[in-house]
Amino acid sequence: MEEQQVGSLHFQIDFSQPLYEQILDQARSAIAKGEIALGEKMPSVRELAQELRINPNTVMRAYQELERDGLTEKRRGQGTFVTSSADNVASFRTALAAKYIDSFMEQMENLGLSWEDIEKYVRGKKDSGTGGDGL
Amino acid sequence: MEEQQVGSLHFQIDFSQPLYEQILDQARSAIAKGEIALGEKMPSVRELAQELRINPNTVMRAYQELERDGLTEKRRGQGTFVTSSADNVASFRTALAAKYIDSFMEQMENLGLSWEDIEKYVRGKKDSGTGGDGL
DNA sequence: TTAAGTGTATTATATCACTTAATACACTTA
DNA sequence: TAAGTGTATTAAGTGATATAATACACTTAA
Repeated sequence: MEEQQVGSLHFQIDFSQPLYEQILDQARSAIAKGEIALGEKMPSVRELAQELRINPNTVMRAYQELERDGLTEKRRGQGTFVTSSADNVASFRTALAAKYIDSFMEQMENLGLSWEDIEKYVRGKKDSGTGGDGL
Repeated sequence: MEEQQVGSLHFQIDFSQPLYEQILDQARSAIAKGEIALGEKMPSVRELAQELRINPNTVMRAYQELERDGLTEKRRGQGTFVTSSADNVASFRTALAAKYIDSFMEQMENLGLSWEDIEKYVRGKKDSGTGGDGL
């Protein structure tokens, strides 16, 4: 329910998931969608922690994963910056998407649903209320 | 890595997720796909615990959720049985699938991927190696 | 040089989810 | 009566998560 704008970044934090995961996911999303530009400075660890009213260590954990993802670069004494490599962002996006899709397809398989079933449901939602049977 | 057949049920247990969740997911899947028939007796709490070499309390937790799902019925002194209501199974399946799909679509949205992007990727995997660019 | 702002590391503590263990009780069936 | 059911309780241990307090190395600007 907590809604916060910090610099170019927007966060919605709740208690449904670990805090560092929510920060990670939402920062990833902002970078992948270009809501924060290539090369742009991220909020500092301390600043983000203060704004979100959480511990700096928790922010650090998310930031370190962002760097492992190749989405940010850190410059000691200066701060954390979004990577200036569009390739990094693109390849991260495709890799994570592939992972999500594969995992999702396995879930559907476990429920005995085919790709056609899924398509039908999604199209039903897009044309909201035009008579999609919904699975 | 642990692979176990217990009655009509098949389990693969590892340590990537809580044990009770894995039992729950795999039992749900077996019921949804009809691998265990309507009305059929499930392994007893103690038996399943012994076969999987885990604590009965952990099995209990999964079994209680199965009952809340409407997928099983318990008869004191007799055991746990798959529901005999095909409607229960069907409605559970659609409800859970809808939940998974909505959650998945949100993930894709967060990565800035459209439904067409997803379709392209999935079709590429189905025609394995016929030149799908993959996102 | 100094001060303020960076990322980073360490140690300690607390809480919670998950799991195990041991035991006991109520019920059903043979 | 005995064995097999689901169920409940209490206790304990482990690991992930999060906080707190400090300290250090580096960069930049005053």
